[in-house]
Amino acid sequence: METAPARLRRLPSWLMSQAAAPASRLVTERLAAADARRYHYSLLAALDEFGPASQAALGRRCGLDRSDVVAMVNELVDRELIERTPDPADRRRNIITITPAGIRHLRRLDKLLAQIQDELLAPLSANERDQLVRLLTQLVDHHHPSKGRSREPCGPDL
Amino acid sequence: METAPARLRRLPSWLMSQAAAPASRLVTERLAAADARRYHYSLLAALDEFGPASQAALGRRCGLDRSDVVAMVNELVDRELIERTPDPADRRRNIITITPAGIRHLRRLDKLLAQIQDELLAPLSANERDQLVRLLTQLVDHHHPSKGRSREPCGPDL
DNA sequence: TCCCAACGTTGGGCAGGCCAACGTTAACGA
DNA sequence: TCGTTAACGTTGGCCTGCCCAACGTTGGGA
Repeated sequence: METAPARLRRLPSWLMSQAAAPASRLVTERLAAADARRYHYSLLAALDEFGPASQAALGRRCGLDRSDVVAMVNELVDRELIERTPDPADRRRNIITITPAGIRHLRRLDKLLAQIQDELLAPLSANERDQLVRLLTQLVDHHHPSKGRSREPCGPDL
Repeated sequence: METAPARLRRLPSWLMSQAAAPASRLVTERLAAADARRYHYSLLAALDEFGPASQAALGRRCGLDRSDVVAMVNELVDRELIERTPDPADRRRNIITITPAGIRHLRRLDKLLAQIQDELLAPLSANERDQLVRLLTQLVDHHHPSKGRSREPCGPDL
């Protein structure tokens, strides 16, 4: 059997990468099988939860660059899952709106992702899964907010 | 405040990516400041723990492709942290050996990485850190071994 | 003996993440 | 009122990590 060095196996940062990698691969390929990409779900979820938003706002929420938002929005517009319309109140912005088909697609992806989580967390009990989510949430909340330094106090969301 | 969609925040696979990303970035940049890369540590650790090995064996242990091992070994040879010598017993292979300088470098990186873990896990108590390591180890052990399908029964290690 | 497998190496592709630039448009201060 | 600053969407590009295909070399088993 080919075991990784014990030094690595004890290293939280290594464990996180090692655990995240297969998860990421599985999610990506299952979504691909459903003609979707990882960020499609993020964007649709953001639109469903917070309502129509500008591309920049979407990028901030989902943690991706403006330039990458453009590509994702293009793909979703092609699939008619969202609509992009210029904002009459602020002609710099586009207003992105989720379509009924987009909502249906989102629901489908919800179920798909739930299945995937079950596969990924197979070796863990229900309690352990909750613990894991709790611990990871603490880490994410601790690291994400500042990122570099404090942002604008409360940016105009749309 | 710009919060991510709750759907994502509940999703273990998303949390793992989100937690792994800052960890990965921090490790990478701190190692870069010490003139090292992520896999330098992996390879040096493997050599220190298991002794001299072929490049293929190193790749299997550390989970990287043969072709990428070549580049990493080149870098480490340039830094005189390892030595690459042809295996007289099997002329297809190279025997990679860690040098005294390599061992010293490894010890330095050990300390550096310990600091980094402390930063990354700052919001967690000692107990919580142990729990996290335990849970992640379960996940990694469950997913890594098979990967695609069972490999050779017990490959020649060197 | 012949065929298959493993080795090291080269080359390249693909996706994710990030940054720089540009023209447009709003908002704010002098 | 005008001029500066900043946000917006968009294009283009770079770099890294990860993976695969091919090749010539070498060893082991049928």
